[in-house]
Amino acid sequence: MNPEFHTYKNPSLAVDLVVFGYHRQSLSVLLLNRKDAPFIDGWTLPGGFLQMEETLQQVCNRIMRTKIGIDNLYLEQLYAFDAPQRDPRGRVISIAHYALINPERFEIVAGKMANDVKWFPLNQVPELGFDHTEIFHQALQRLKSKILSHPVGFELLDETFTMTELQALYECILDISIDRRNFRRKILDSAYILLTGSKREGLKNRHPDLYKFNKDLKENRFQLNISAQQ
Amino acid sequence: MNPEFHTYKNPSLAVDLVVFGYHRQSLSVLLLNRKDAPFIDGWTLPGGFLQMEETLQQVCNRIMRTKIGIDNLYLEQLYAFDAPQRDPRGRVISIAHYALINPERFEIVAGKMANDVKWFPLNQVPELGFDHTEIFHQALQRLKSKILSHPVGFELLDETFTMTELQALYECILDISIDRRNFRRKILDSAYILLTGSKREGLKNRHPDLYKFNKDLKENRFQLNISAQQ
DNA sequence: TTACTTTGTGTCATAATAACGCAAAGAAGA
DNA sequence: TCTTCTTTGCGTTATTATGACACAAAGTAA
Repeated sequence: MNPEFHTYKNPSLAVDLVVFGYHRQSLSVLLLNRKDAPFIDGWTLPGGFLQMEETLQQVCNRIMRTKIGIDNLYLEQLYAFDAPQRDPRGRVISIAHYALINPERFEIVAGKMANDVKWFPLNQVPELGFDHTEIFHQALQRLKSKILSHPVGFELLDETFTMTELQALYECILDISIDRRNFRRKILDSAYILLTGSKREGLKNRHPDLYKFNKDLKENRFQLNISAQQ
Repeated sequence: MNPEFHTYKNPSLAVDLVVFGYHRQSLSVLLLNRKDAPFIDGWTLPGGFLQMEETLQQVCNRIMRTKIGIDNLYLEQLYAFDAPQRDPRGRVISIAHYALINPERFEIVAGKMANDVKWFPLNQVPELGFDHTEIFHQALQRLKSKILSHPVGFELLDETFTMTELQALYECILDISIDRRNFRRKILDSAYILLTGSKREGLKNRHPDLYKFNKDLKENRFQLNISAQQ
């Protein structure tokens, strides 16, 4: 067996979570107010250490459950942050993830480690402890580019939703305004391809299920290919 | 101080490297033949454990230097692989990276941990140890999507290169064929925007520096927006 | 010189996108 | 109910991006 393996002393491994919530036409992030040092009373992203037998997904879910009281959400790995001084307590590598939820479906509660848990609208996010400001910005960036090619936004809406609601979400995340009619065409074209397998010929041509935008459609994730107009 | 921090026992942290090299119009990956268990005599990606005071970049460079004898390359973080059983020796999380080099510029040598180091053309890559086959495929996928929007390919070419050489590289990485004249237009349009800040009007309109494709142009990374034709 | 390959430049047809018109359906107030 | 205002659905048109392809000039090899 490889001797390198046993003598090895390694940095700690943690995850941090950027939880996005969409509520009343505005996008927010979930932040914790810390009870302990470092950054006592400062705002940070929820996070925690990886236990021996956990997967990254499992840690993320554990943190959400114990610290915030929600579970089972859309989750994507973002990036590993490794700056040597990022945590004043010692060397910690953090593998950041971002998550999307609909705040109305959950009652958030401050876990025992936090004074407070709060949703902050994106333009009112304070300076964060550790390197969490950078993590937050990168997560937002990733979400923006992701939503342009994949329909991740559905996690943030209700079970069923209208075209207008979907558009509002896109405009909010991308921070642009989109022509209502062009957006509609994009979605219908994409959904048509998903549902029938072929391209939509002529605008009137549509699939009976197309206007429901219900659970079925949400579970079949389709390529949106919305392009950012400016 | 947070008691959670001190009592914490964590998985090991490693990096694995997918090193792409482009040589004689064909793309290859660098693989090691293992001297030690597990997977004795099997092929794997080069990798290593993260030391206490290293950044991820530094580990990657150390591995390249000691195991293969090359250094200082284009490096990008790919993904953290966390399957509990991915390493038979114990729990190891690996943060995979991929790198691009021009093999002609380096003499690769097997370090003391390996029987052999070899370039494998992409279509001749054997089954790899650990979960490295999956890592390799994901790295290739990422490289493909990256090259469509960013000019990463320059790292794989010589100091100066022709439009034809650049196109060959793109065709090779993306595994498609591209019309020579359309490719040229794309590159010239993008480069024009980079050099002048405005859009090219009319095909003849070009910038005096445009034909050099030299160091200057390489350092100013520009958006290519090549789209994959079938 | 000739034949052949490579490179530079352009055109044209098609597809994707942005911008916008208009009418029907619903909501709100008198 | 009638009017006004807003929302929603469906379309057209102009512009831009893309894919396919023609041709000539420059270079290379005999």
